[in-house]
Amino acid sequence: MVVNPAHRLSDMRIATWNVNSVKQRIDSLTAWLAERSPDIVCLQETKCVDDAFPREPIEALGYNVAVHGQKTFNGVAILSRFRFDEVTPRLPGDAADEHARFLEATISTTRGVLRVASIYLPNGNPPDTEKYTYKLKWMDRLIKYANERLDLEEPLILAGDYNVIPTPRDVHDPAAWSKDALFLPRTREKFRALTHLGLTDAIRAVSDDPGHFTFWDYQAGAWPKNWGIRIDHLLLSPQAADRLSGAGIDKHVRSWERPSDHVPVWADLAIDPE
DNA sequence: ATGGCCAATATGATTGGA
Repeated sequence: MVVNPAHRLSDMRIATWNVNSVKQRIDSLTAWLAERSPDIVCLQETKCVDDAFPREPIEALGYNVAVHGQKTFNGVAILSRFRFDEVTPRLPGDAADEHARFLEATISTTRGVLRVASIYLPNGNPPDTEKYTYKLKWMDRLIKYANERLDLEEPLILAGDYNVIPTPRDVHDPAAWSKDALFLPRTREKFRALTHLGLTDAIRAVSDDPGHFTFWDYQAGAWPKNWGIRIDHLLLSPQAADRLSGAGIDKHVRSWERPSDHVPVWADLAIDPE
């Protein structure tokens, strides 16, 4: 899906992609970076410690790399053609939470300042366990964080794998997902509480159509059957949404060799040079 | 929704993912 084919040179392109192991996906990642040419990229499920992150092939393409990983699971990163100003790991609100699921960066550019967060929101399945409790608490922390950041009235992008299917239009078969942690009413209610703070879902700002998916399960032939869901989102503060000029989902990447089960999502912001 | 997957781990079975 490409909503704005006329990409302006002055636009800033920001993307998010759950790569499901950055070491397994490094060749696909560099190929996609060359193809889509994003300025800023939020990655999730990097699944490696910081020392093992394959920085060199990414830096060779002109990106700065900020990482917050851990052994085996989770892990987030931000790639940027612009220099990082501040880089801060961990979502506030629970000092005991050791999961590497959040990384915030501020980026000073000749076009202004942007604040970006790479988010890997907990899956929460099965819903009758502490995993779902953790998900809901994590969402409460994210709402509090977003509320505080929105007070700054800056261009802010919260990009990542939210593990939330916002509406029935975002899933091939709503009934099949009705008892899943990604689509339960309490999950969707908390996501609405987040967006209702004043955040704009970039894809929904450019299209109301059903069938815009970002994830297809590896199992049961979900990809060839197009049994997908939309769970990777770019949420924009008003100051960022005012400048939204286009957004899209790089669905074709799912058909590449040894793909991630998620595909990249991107948005263009018309931020003019100073 | 599931017959069918994928990634990491001192691995050959288990856990987590969605």
